[in-house]
Amino acid sequence: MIPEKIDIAIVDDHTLFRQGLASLLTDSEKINVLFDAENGQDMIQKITKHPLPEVILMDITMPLMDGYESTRWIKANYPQIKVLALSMFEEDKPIIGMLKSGAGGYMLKQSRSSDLIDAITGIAKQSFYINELVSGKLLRNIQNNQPTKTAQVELNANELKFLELCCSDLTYKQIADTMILSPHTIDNYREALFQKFETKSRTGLVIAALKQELIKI
Amino acid sequence: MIPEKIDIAIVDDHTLFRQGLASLLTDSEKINVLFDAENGQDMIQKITKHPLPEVILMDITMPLMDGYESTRWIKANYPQIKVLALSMFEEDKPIIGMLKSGAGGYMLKQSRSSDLIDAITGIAKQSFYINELVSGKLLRNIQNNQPTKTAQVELNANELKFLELCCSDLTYKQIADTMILSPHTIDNYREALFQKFETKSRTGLVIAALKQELIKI
DNA sequence: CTTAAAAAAGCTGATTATACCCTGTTACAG
DNA sequence: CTGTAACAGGGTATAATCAGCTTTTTTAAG
Repeated sequence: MIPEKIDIAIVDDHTLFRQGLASLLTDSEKINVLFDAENGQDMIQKITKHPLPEVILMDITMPLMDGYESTRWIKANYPQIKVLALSMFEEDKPIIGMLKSGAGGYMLKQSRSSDLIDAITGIAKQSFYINELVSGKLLRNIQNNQPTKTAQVELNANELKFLELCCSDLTYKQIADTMILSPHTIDNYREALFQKFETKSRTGLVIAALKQELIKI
Repeated sequence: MIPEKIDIAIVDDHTLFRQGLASLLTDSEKINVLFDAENGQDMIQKITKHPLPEVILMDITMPLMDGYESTRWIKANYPQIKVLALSMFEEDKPIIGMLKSGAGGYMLKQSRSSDLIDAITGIAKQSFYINELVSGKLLRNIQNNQPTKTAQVELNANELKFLELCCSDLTYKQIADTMILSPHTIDNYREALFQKFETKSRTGLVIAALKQELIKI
Protein backbone atom coordinates (compact mmCIF):
# COMPACT_ATOMS: atom_id res chain seq x y z
CA MET A 1 0.00 0.00 0.00
CA ILE A 2 1.22 3.46 -0.87
CA PRO A 3 0.54 5.89 1.96
CA GLU A 4 -0.83 9.19 0.78
CA LYS A 5 1.10 12.30 1.64
CA ILE A 6 -0.38 14.61 4.24
CA ASP A 7 -1.26 18.03 2.84
CA ILE A 8 -0.21 20.87 5.10
CA ALA A 9 0.27 24.64 5.13
CA ILE A 10 2.82 26.69 7.05
CA VAL A 11 2.04 30.05 8.64
CA ASP A 12 5.07 31.90 10.03
CA ASP A 13 6.39 35.41 9.57
CA HIS A 14 10.04 34.36 9.34
CA THR A 15 10.49 33.69 5.65
CA LEU A 16 13.69 31.73 6.07
CA PHE A 17 12.11 29.47 8.66
CA ARG A 18 8.99 28.98 6.58
CA GLN A 19 10.84 28.14 3.39
CA GLY A 20 13.42 26.06 5.16
CA LEU A 21 10.77 24.02 6.89
CA ALA A 22 8.89 23.54 3.63
CA SER A 23 12.05 22.30 1.99
CA LEU A 24 12.76 19.96 4.88
CA LEU A 25 9.27 18.50 5.01
CA THR A 26 8.93 18.11 1.27
CA ASP A 27 12.13 16.05 1.29
CA SER A 28 10.58 13.71 3.83
CA GLU A 29 8.25 12.03 1.31
CA LYS A 30 5.45 11.94 3.87
CA ILE A 31 4.39 15.56 3.79
CA ASN A 32 3.17 17.78 0.98
CA VAL A 33 3.33 21.52 1.59
CA LEU A 34 0.44 23.10 -0.29
CA PHE A 35 1.21 26.71 0.51
CA ASP A 36 2.69 28.98 3.11
CA ALA A 37 1.72 32.36 4.54
CA GLU A 38 3.48 34.99 6.59
CA ASN A 39 0.60 35.81 8.92
CA GLY A 40 -3.07 35.07 9.55
CA GLN A 41 -4.42 37.55 7.01
CA ASP A 42 -2.13 36.17 4.33
CA MET A 43 -3.34 32.69 5.24
CA ILE A 44 -7.01 33.68 4.91
CA GLN A 45 -6.34 35.06 1.43
CA LYS A 46 -4.42 32.02 0.25
CA ILE A 47 -6.55 29.26 1.74
CA THR A 48 -9.29 29.61 -0.89
CA LYS A 49 -6.79 29.41 -3.74
CA HIS A 50 -5.44 26.00 -2.82
CA PRO A 51 -6.81 22.57 -1.92
CA LEU A 52 -7.65 22.50 1.77
CA PRO A 53 -4.74 21.33 3.92
CA GLU A 54 -5.30 18.70 6.56
CA VAL A 55 -2.90 20.34 9.00
CA ILE A 56 -1.65 23.90 9.44
CA LEU A 57 1.63 24.58 11.20
CA MET A 58 1.05 27.83 13.05
CA ASP A 59 3.51 30.25 14.57
CA ILE A 60 2.31 32.42 17.45
CA THR A 61 3.95 35.83 17.18
CA MET A 62 3.20 37.33 13.81
CA PRO A 63 2.39 40.83 12.61
CA LEU A 64 -1.15 41.88 11.56
CA MET A 65 -2.83 38.67 12.75
CA ASP A 66 -1.17 36.41 15.30
CA GLY A 67 -1.37 32.69 15.90
CA TYR A 68 -4.16 32.82 18.47
CA GLU A 69 -6.50 34.79 16.25
CA SER A 70 -5.56 32.80 13.16
CA THR A 71 -6.27 29.52 14.93
CA ARG A 72 -9.66 30.75 16.10
CA TRP A 73 -10.47 31.81 12.54
CA ILE A 74 -9.53 28.39 11.18
CA LYS A 75 -11.63 26.62 13.79
CA ALA A 76 -14.59 28.90 13.03
CA ASN A 77 -14.40 28.55 9.25
CA TYR A 78 -12.69 25.20 8.61
CA PRO A 79 -13.14 23.16 11.79
CA GLN A 80 -11.93 20.02 10.04
CA ILE A 81 -8.44 21.46 9.60
CA LYS A 82 -6.09 20.59 12.44
CA VAL A 83 -3.77 23.26 13.77
CA LEU A 84 -0.35 22.39 15.16
CA ALA A 85 1.22 25.29 17.04
CA LEU A 86 4.93 25.73 16.35
CA SER A 87 6.77 28.15 18.55
CA MET A 88 10.03 28.81 20.33
CA PHE A 89 8.29 29.63 23.60
CA GLU A 90 8.25 27.03 26.30
CA GLU A 91 6.23 29.08 28.78
CA ASP A 92 2.81 28.07 30.03
CA LYS A 93 0.99 31.12 28.73
CA PRO A 94 1.40 30.74 24.96
CA ILE A 95 0.95 26.98 25.13
CA ILE A 96 -2.31 27.18 27.05
CA GLY A 97 -3.39 30.10 24.89
CA MET A 98 -2.90 28.24 21.63
CA LEU A 99 -4.63 25.13 22.89
CA LYS A 100 -7.54 27.24 24.11
CA SER A 101 -7.74 28.88 20.68
CA GLY A 102 -8.22 25.45 19.14
CA ALA A 103 -4.76 24.11 18.35
CA GLY A 104 -4.54 20.33 18.60
CA GLY A 105 -0.89 20.26 19.58
CA TYR A 106 2.16 22.34 20.38
CA MET A 107 5.71 21.80 19.15
CA LEU A 108 8.88 23.70 19.91
CA LYS A 109 11.12 24.98 17.15
CA GLN A 110 13.92 23.25 19.02
CA SER A 111 12.33 19.90 18.13
CA ARG A 112 13.93 17.35 15.80
CA SER A 113 12.39 17.12 12.35
CA SER A 114 11.47 13.46 12.89
CA ASP A 115 9.44 14.48 15.94
CA LEU A 116 7.68 17.18 13.95
CA ILE A 117 6.76 14.68 11.23
CA ASP A 118 5.46 12.33 13.93
CA ALA A 119 3.40 15.17 15.34
CA ILE A 120 1.96 16.06 11.93
CA THR A 121 1.00 12.47 11.11
CA GLY A 122 -0.35 12.00 14.62
CA ILE A 123 -2.50 15.12 14.54
CA ALA A 124 -3.77 14.28 11.05
CA LYS A 125 -5.03 10.92 12.28
CA GLN A 126 -6.20 11.65 15.80
CA SER A 127 -6.85 15.40 15.85
CA PHE A 128 -4.56 15.73 18.83
CA TYR A 129 -0.88 15.42 19.50
CA ILE A 130 -0.13 15.87 23.16
CA ASN A 131 3.51 15.35 23.99
CA GLU A 132 5.27 15.40 27.32
CA LEU A 133 5.81 19.16 27.22
CA VAL A 134 2.18 19.98 26.64
CA SER A 135 0.64 17.43 28.99
CA GLY A 136 2.73 18.77 31.86
CA LYS A 137 1.59 22.33 31.21
CA LEU A 138 -2.02 21.25 30.88
CA LEU A 139 -1.89 19.44 34.18
CA ARG A 140 -0.39 22.40 35.97
CA ASN A 141 -2.87 24.77 34.38
CA ILE A 142 -5.77 22.73 35.68
CA GLN A 143 -4.20 22.24 39.07
CA ASN A 144 -3.62 25.87 39.91
CA ASN A 145 -6.77 27.13 38.30
CA GLN A 146 -7.31 29.86 40.87
CA PRO A 147 -9.55 32.16 38.89
CA THR A 148 -9.11 35.27 41.03
CA LYS A 149 -5.35 34.92 41.44
CA THR A 150 -4.20 37.23 38.68
CA ALA A 151 -7.64 38.74 38.37
CA GLN A 152 -7.34 41.61 35.95
CA VAL A 153 -7.99 44.91 37.65
CA GLU A 154 -10.62 47.22 36.20
CA LEU A 155 -9.55 50.86 36.18
CA ASN A 156 -11.30 53.97 35.01
CA ALA A 157 -9.52 56.70 33.08
CA ASN A 158 -8.68 58.82 36.12
CA GLU A 159 -7.32 55.92 38.10
CA LEU A 160 -5.10 54.94 35.21
CA LYS A 161 -3.85 58.50 34.83
CA PHE A 162 -3.12 58.61 38.54
CA LEU A 163 -1.34 55.27 38.35
CA GLU A 164 0.89 56.54 35.57
CA LEU A 165 1.79 59.65 37.55
CA CYS A 166 2.56 57.46 40.55
CA CYS A 167 5.39 55.91 38.53
CA SER A 168 7.56 58.98 38.93
CA ASP A 169 9.11 60.95 41.74
CA LEU A 170 6.20 63.36 41.91
CA THR A 171 4.58 63.76 45.34
CA TYR A 172 0.87 63.14 45.69
CA LYS A 173 0.39 66.89 46.02
CA GLN A 174 2.11 67.44 42.69
CA ILE A 175 0.01 64.68 41.16
CA ALA A 176 -3.12 66.40 42.49
CA ASP A 177 -1.99 69.62 40.83
CA THR A 178 -1.35 68.01 37.44
CA MET A 179 -4.72 66.28 37.55
CA ILE A 180 -6.38 69.48 38.84
CA LEU A 181 -7.94 67.71 41.82
CA SER A 182 -7.78 68.08 45.56
CA PRO A 183 -5.09 66.08 47.34
CA HIS A 184 -7.91 64.41 49.25
CA THR A 185 -9.46 63.15 46.07
CA ILE A 186 -6.09 61.71 45.22
CA ASP A 187 -6.26 60.00 48.60
CA ASN A 188 -9.44 58.31 47.49
CA TYR A 189 -7.88 57.11 44.26
CA ARG A 190 -4.88 55.82 46.14
CA GLU A 191 -7.05 53.92 48.61
CA ALA A 192 -9.11 52.41 45.81
CA LEU A 193 -5.99 51.25 44.00
CA PHE A 194 -4.44 49.89 47.20
CA GLN A 195 -7.50 47.70 47.58
CA LYS A 196 -7.58 46.64 43.96
CA PHE A 197 -3.90 45.76 43.89
CA GLU A 198 -3.87 44.39 47.43
CA THR A 199 -0.93 46.48 48.50
CA LYS A 200 -0.34 49.20 51.07
CA SER A 201 2.37 51.42 49.68
CA ARG A 202 3.02 53.49 46.61
CA THR A 203 5.99 51.30 45.76
CA GLY A 204 3.83 48.19 45.86
CA LEU A 205 1.38 49.94 43.58
CA VAL A 206 4.06 50.72 41.03
CA ILE A 207 5.38 47.16 41.05
CA ALA A 208 1.89 45.69 40.69
CA ALA A 209 1.03 48.03 37.84
CA LEU A 210 4.21 47.12 36.00
CA LYS A 211 3.67 43.40 36.54
CA GLN A 212 0.19 43.62 35.06
CA GLU A 213 1.59 45.68 32.22
CA LEU A 214 -0.83 48.52 32.88
CA ILE A 215 2.14 50.88 32.83
CA LYS A 216 5.21 50.84 30.65
CA ILE A 217 8.49 52.53 31.49
CA MET B 1 33.49 28.19 -15.49
CA ILE B 2 31.97 26.20 -12.73
CA PRO B 3 31.60 28.36 -9.63
CA GLU B 4 32.66 26.59 -6.47
CA LYS B 5 30.09 26.23 -3.73
CA ILE B 6 30.54 28.27 -0.60
CA ASP B 7 31.15 26.15 2.48
CA ILE B 8 29.15 27.29 5.47
CA ALA B 9 28.05 26.18 8.93
CA ILE B 10 24.83 26.98 10.79
CA VAL B 11 24.67 27.68 14.52
CA ASP B 12 21.13 27.95 15.93
CA ASP B 13 19.38 26.28 18.84
CA HIS B 14 16.10 25.71 16.99
CA THR B 15 16.58 22.36 15.37
CA LEU B 16 13.76 22.78 12.89
CA PHE B 17 15.08 26.13 11.73
CA ARG B 18 18.63 24.81 11.47
CA GLN B 19 17.69 21.74 9.49
CA GLY B 20 15.17 23.57 7.39
CA LEU B 21 17.67 26.24 6.45
CA ALA B 22 20.28 23.61 5.65
CA SER B 23 17.81 21.86 3.37
CA LEU B 24 16.89 25.14 1.70
CA LEU B 25 20.46 26.28 1.12
CA THR B 26 21.67 22.90 -0.07
CA ASP B 27 18.96 22.96 -2.72
CA SER B 28 20.27 26.29 -3.98
CA GLU B 29 23.36 24.79 -5.65
CA LYS B 30 25.49 27.71 -4.49
CA ILE B 31 25.90 26.77 -0.86
CA ASN B 32 27.33 23.71 0.82
CA VAL B 33 26.41 23.20 4.45
CA LEU B 34 29.35 21.47 6.12
CA PHE B 35 27.83 21.07 9.57
CA ASP B 36 25.45 22.63 12.01
CA ALA B 37 25.50 23.19 15.76
CA GLU B 38 22.91 24.06 18.35
CA ASN B 39 25.03 26.52 20.33
CA GLY B 40 28.52 27.95 20.61
CA GLN B 41 29.95 25.10 22.63
CA ASP B 42 28.59 22.57 20.17
CA MET B 43 30.14 24.61 17.36
CA ILE B 44 33.57 24.62 19.03
CA GLN B 45 33.46 20.86 19.35
CA LYS B 46 32.41 20.28 15.77
CA ILE B 47 34.57 22.80 13.99
CA THR B 48 37.73 20.68 14.29
CA LYS B 49 35.99 17.63 12.86
CA HIS B 50 35.06 19.22 9.54
CA PRO B 51 36.75 21.28 6.85
CA LEU B 52 36.76 24.93 7.86
CA PRO B 53 33.67 26.81 6.65
CA GLU B 54 34.07 30.15 4.89
CA VAL B 55 30.97 31.59 6.50
CA ILE B 56 29.07 30.77 9.70
CA LEU B 57 25.40 31.70 10.05
CA MET B 58 25.01 32.62 13.69
CA ASP B 59 21.89 32.95 15.82
CA ILE B 60 22.05 35.26 18.85
CA THR B 61 19.97 33.78 21.63
CA MET B 62 21.19 30.29 22.38
CA PRO B 63 21.64 28.29 25.59
CA LEU B 64 25.07 27.63 27.10
CA MET B 65 26.97 29.93 24.72
CA ASP B 66 25.20 32.67 22.84
CA GLY B 67 25.88 34.34 19.52
CA TYR B 68 27.96 37.21 20.89
CA GLU B 69 30.36 34.95 22.71
CA SER B 70 30.50 32.44 19.88
CA THR B 71 31.32 35.15 17.37
CA ARG B 72 34.11 36.48 19.57
CA TRP B 73 35.50 32.95 19.89
CA ILE B 74 35.48 32.47 16.12
CA LYS B 75 37.23 35.79 15.52
CA ALA B 76 39.85 34.93 18.16
CA ASN B 77 40.55 31.43 16.87
CA TYR B 78 39.64 31.49 13.18
CA PRO B 79 39.70 35.14 12.11
CA GLN B 80 39.46 34.16 8.45
CA ILE B 81 35.95 32.77 8.95
CA LYS B 82 33.20 35.29 8.29
CA VAL B 83 30.23 35.41 10.62
CA LEU B 84 26.78 36.39 9.40
CA ALA B 85 24.37 37.08 12.24
CA LEU B 86 20.90 35.69 11.67
CA SER B 87 18.21 36.77 14.10
CA MET B 88 14.58 37.71 14.43
CA PHE B 89 15.37 40.87 16.38
CA GLU B 90 15.26 44.15 14.58
CA GLU B 91 16.29 46.24 17.57
CA ASP B 92 19.47 48.29 17.68
CA LYS B 93 21.00 46.51 20.63
CA PRO B 94 21.50 43.00 19.27
CA ILE B 95 22.55 44.30 15.86
CA ILE B 96 25.21 46.61 17.23
CA GLY B 97 26.23 43.92 19.71
CA MET B 98 26.80 41.28 17.05
CA LEU B 99 28.71 43.65 14.79
CA LYS B 100 30.89 44.68 17.72
CA SER B 101 31.55 41.03 18.48
CA GLY B 102 32.92 40.62 14.99
CA ALA B 103 30.02 39.66 12.75
CA GLY B 104 30.37 40.93 9.18
CA GLY B 105 26.65 41.24 8.57
CA TYR B 106 23.21 40.90 10.05
CA MET B 107 20.18 39.29 8.47
CA LEU B 108 16.64 38.93 9.75
CA LYS B 109 14.89 35.58 9.80
CA GLN B 110 12.08 37.36 7.99
CA SER B 111 14.36 37.72 4.96
CA ARG B 112 13.77 35.96 1.67
CA SER B 113 16.06 33.05 0.92
CA SER B 114 17.44 34.75 -2.19
CA ASP B 115 18.53 37.69 -0.05
CA LEU B 116 20.21 35.36 2.40
CA ILE B 117 22.12 33.66 -0.42
CA ASP B 118 23.15 37.08 -1.71
CA ALA B 119 24.36 37.97 1.76
CA ILE B 120 26.34 34.74 2.10
CA THR B 121 28.04 35.13 -1.27
CA GLY B 122 28.63 38.81 -0.58
CA ILE B 123 30.20 38.22 2.81
CA ALA B 124 32.34 35.38 1.48
CA LYS B 125 33.83 37.70 -1.11
CA GLN B 126 34.03 41.01 0.70
CA SER B 127 34.02 40.11 4.39
CA PHE B 128 31.10 42.44 4.92
CA TYR B 129 27.47 42.56 3.98
CA ILE B 130 25.87 45.75 5.11
CA ASN B 131 22.28 46.04 4.04
CA GLU B 132 19.83 48.88 4.51
CA LEU B 133 18.67 47.65 7.91
CA VAL B 134 22.17 47.48 9.35
CA SER B 135 23.53 50.68 7.87
CA GLY B 136 20.66 52.64 9.38
CA LYS B 137 21.30 51.22 12.83
CA LEU B 138 25.03 51.85 12.52
CA LEU B 139 24.46 55.46 11.60
CA ARG B 140 22.12 56.04 14.51
CA ASN B 141 24.47 54.28 16.90
CA ILE B 142 27.31 56.58 15.92
CA GLN B 143 25.11 59.67 15.95
CA ASN B 144 23.78 59.36 19.47
CA ASN B 145 26.96 58.06 20.97
CA GLN B 146 26.58 60.06 24.18
CA PRO B 147 28.87 58.11 26.48
CA THR B 148 27.64 59.53 29.80
CA LYS B 149 23.96 59.52 28.90
CA THR B 150 22.97 56.21 30.39
CA ALA B 151 26.09 56.07 32.52
CA GLN B 152 25.98 52.72 34.21
CA VAL B 153 25.74 53.02 37.95
CA GLU B 154 28.25 51.15 40.08
CA LEU B 155 26.67 49.39 43.04
CA ASN B 156 28.15 47.23 45.77
CA ALA B 157 26.48 44.06 47.00
CA ASN B 158 24.64 45.72 49.89
CA GLU B 159 23.31 48.54 47.77
CA LEU B 160 22.01 46.07 45.20
CA LYS B 161 20.34 43.98 47.89
CA PHE B 162 18.75 47.10 49.31
CA LEU B 163 17.60 48.15 45.86
CA GLU B 164 15.92 44.79 45.33
CA LEU B 165 14.12 45.03 48.65
CA CYS B 166 13.03 48.55 47.76
CA CYS B 167 11.01 47.07 44.90
CA SER B 168 8.35 45.74 47.25
CA ASP B 169 5.91 47.15 49.75
CA LEU B 170 8.30 46.55 52.62
CA THR B 171 8.97 49.59 54.78
CA TYR B 172 12.54 50.72 55.29
CA LYS B 173 12.31 49.39 58.83
CA GLN B 174 11.41 45.95 57.52
CA ILE B 175 14.20 46.17 54.97
CA ALA B 176 16.60 47.03 57.77
CA ASP B 177 15.45 43.93 59.65
CA THR B 178 15.90 41.59 56.71
CA MET B 179 19.35 42.99 56.02
CA ILE B 180 20.14 42.95 59.77
CA LEU B 181 21.12 46.60 59.78
CA SER B 182 19.94 49.71 61.58
CA PRO B 183 17.20 51.69 59.84
CA HIS B 184 19.57 54.63 59.89
CA THR B 185 22.16 52.73 57.93
CA ILE B 186 19.44 52.04 55.42
CA ASP B 187 19.03 55.80 55.26
CA ASN B 188 22.61 56.09 54.11
CA TYR B 189 22.15 53.49 51.38
CA ARG B 190 19.06 55.28 50.23
CA GLU B 191 20.86 58.60 50.11
CA ALA B 192 23.75 57.10 48.17
CA LEU B 193 21.37 55.57 45.65
CA PHE B 194 19.36 58.78 45.34
CA GLN B 195 22.57 60.52 44.33
CA LYS B 196 23.65 57.80 41.93
CA PHE B 197 20.27 57.61 40.25
CA GLU B 198 19.63 61.36 40.45
CA THR B 199 16.23 60.96 42.01
CA LYS B 200 14.65 62.01 45.27
CA SER B 201 12.04 59.41 46.14
CA ARG B 202 11.79 55.68 46.60
CA THR B 203 9.45 55.44 43.63
CA GLY B 204 11.97 57.21 41.42
CA LEU B 205 14.58 54.75 42.63
CA VAL B 206 12.45 51.77 41.67
CA ILE B 207 11.72 53.17 38.22
CA ALA B 208 15.37 53.99 37.57
CA ALA B 209 16.51 50.55 38.70
CA LEU B 210 14.00 48.86 36.43
CA LYS B 211 14.93 51.06 33.49
CA GLN B 212 18.59 50.15 33.84
CA GLU B 213 17.58 46.51 34.21
CA LEU B 214 19.36 46.21 37.54
CA ILE B 215 16.18 44.70 38.95
CA LYS B 216 13.72 42.32 37.35
CA ILE B 217 10.14 41.89 38.45
C1' DC C 1 53.43 47.44 64.13
C1' DT C 2 51.52 51.94 64.37
C1' DT C 3 48.85 55.53 63.04
C1' DA C 4 46.55 59.00 60.15
C1' DA C 5 43.29 59.39 56.58
C1' DA C 6 39.39 57.68 54.31
C1' DA C 7 35.41 55.07 53.93
C1' DA C 8 31.62 52.69 55.65
C1' DA C 9 28.26 52.02 59.14
C1' DG C 10 25.55 53.72 62.75
C1' DC C 11 22.88 57.22 65.30
C1' DT C 12 19.77 61.70 66.71
C1' DG C 13 16.40 64.90 65.89
C1' DA C 14 13.55 67.52 62.88
C1' DT C 15 10.72 68.10 58.66
C1' DT C 16 7.92 66.54 55.06
C1' DA C 17 5.23 62.98 52.75
C1' DT C 18 2.43 59.10 52.99
C1' DA C 19 -1.16 56.18 54.77
C1' DC C 20 -5.43 55.90 56.97
C1' DC C 21 -9.52 57.63 59.46
C1' DC C 22 -14.29 59.80 59.45
C1' DT C 23 -17.31 63.15 57.59
C1' DG C 24 -19.75 66.04 54.19
C1' DT C 25 -21.07 67.80 49.58
C1' DT C 26 -22.71 67.43 44.99
C1' DA C 27 -24.78 65.14 41.19
C1' DC C 28 -27.16 61.76 39.05
C1' DA C 29 -29.98 57.34 38.54
C1' DG C 30 -33.45 54.39 40.14
C1' DC D 1 -36.65 60.05 48.38
C1' DT D 2 -32.76 56.84 48.47
C1' DG D 3 -28.63 54.97 47.03
C1' DT D 4 -24.39 55.45 44.94
C1' DA D 5 -20.34 57.38 42.95
C1' DA D 6 -16.99 61.09 42.54
C1' DC D 7 -15.03 64.84 44.96
C1' DA D 8 -13.35 67.27 48.95
C1' DG D 9 -12.31 68.76 53.96
C1' DG D 10 -10.24 67.91 58.74
C1' DG D 11 -7.21 65.37 61.38
C1' DT D 12 -3.72 61.71 63.12
C1' DA D 13 -0.11 58.11 63.08
C1' DT D 14 3.45 56.25 60.63
C1' DA D 15 6.96 56.25 57.16
C1' DA D 16 10.12 58.67 54.32
C1' DT D 17 13.34 62.24 53.68
C1' DC D 18 17.11 65.09 55.14
C1' DA D 19 21.06 67.36 57.62
C1' DG D 20 24.45 66.79 60.94
C1' DC D 21 27.33 63.96 63.98
C1' DT D 22 29.84 59.64 66.22
C1' DT D 23 31.76 55.12 65.92
C1' DT D 24 33.79 51.37 63.58
C1' DT D 25 36.32 49.38 59.83
C1' DT D 26 39.58 49.71 55.96
C1' DT D 27 43.41 51.40 53.77
C1' DA D 28 47.75 52.89 53.25
C1' DA D 29 51.67 55.17 54.62
C1' DG D 30 55.23 55.78 58.00
